[in-house]
Amino acid sequence: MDGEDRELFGRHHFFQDREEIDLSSIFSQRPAAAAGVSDGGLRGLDDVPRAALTPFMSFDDYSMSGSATSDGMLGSDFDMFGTAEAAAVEPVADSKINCCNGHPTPSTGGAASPASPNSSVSSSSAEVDGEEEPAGQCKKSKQEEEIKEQKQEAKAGDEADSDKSKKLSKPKKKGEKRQREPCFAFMTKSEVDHLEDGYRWRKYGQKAVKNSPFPRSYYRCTSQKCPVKKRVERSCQDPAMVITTYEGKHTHRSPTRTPRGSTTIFQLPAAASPAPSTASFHHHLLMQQARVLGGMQQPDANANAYAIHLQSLGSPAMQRFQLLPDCGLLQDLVPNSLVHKDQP
DNA sequence: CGGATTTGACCTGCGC
DNA sequence: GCGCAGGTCAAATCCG
Repeated sequence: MDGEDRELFGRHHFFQDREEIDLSSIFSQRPAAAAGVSDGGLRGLDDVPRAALTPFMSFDDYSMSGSATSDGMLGSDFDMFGTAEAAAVEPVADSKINCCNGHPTPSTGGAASPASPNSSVSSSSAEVDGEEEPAGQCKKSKQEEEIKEQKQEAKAGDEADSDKSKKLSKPKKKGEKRQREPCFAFMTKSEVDHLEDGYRWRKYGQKAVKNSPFPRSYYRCTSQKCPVKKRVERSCQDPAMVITTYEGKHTHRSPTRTPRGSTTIFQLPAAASPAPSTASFHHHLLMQQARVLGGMQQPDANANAYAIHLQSLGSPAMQRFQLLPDCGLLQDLVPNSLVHKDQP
């Protein structure tokens, strides 16, 4: 792999001077590089193994699993800007995140290249439709979400209760497993824990994580009635890596502006229908990706061409991937060759 | 002053 | 049943 490859695969220096990083682009980099963009040209994107594109599939799965608002979710949650040096994003199976003992293992694919965590890019969605979800955490999340809904219902239906009883009551029926919303986790190389993604988040908790020196932070979307939450923690194996787990779907279409004037990084076109298509989202997302690949200021020819090509991938072709079973594991999504691309 | 963050307490689920 | 760990709540505090 040559130097350019490294850059495109998100070497630290590749992003460090950028103020804004598009997470969507980062997600896309692995397949992009696999497609040969990284070595200076659009080397046969069509030859990209389908598996290499499955990170997109993950997005699709995620978005398609949601309601009409899913585009909004993706459009921003996976559009990451920031102060962050999002040099690398490793979406990982949520259930595999557990630091130190569950750091994305080679078997989970995303971290199939542990030798180069800083530059590897991987992604996976974990459990989208509730079928055969990979493991505990997502299922757990769903269950908790269900509980929460039940709590809210109970609260709405019994306002006479004291606040204490509201909080402490057990709405869950015995033996009834609470469920969580679909969740999506990824790893990002970043100096800041909380990556700007266009939505407004309120931190509602922080917990020390067992076997990890780094705490885990809990954020909720500040939009009213929006159930989306995210957890942010650092990998104890590689403190430079931030593990972000999104849970739930935004119930509002447009990302809100961040309180301190940061830019809305992804905004669906005003003309978008109430339920903009996933393909539309992909188009936007991929264009942003291409922008990053080609340089934010001056997209070069490669990036432009790449964008065009990605567009082609991003609509009907991409839709096909949604139909693929969500294995949720990176090794199934990204060939090892990709994982190792950025290694010297 | 309003919104965001911090932080300790509390709850839940799970394994033993 | 108990203890542990993860997740959530909400009062206190901070900050623009």
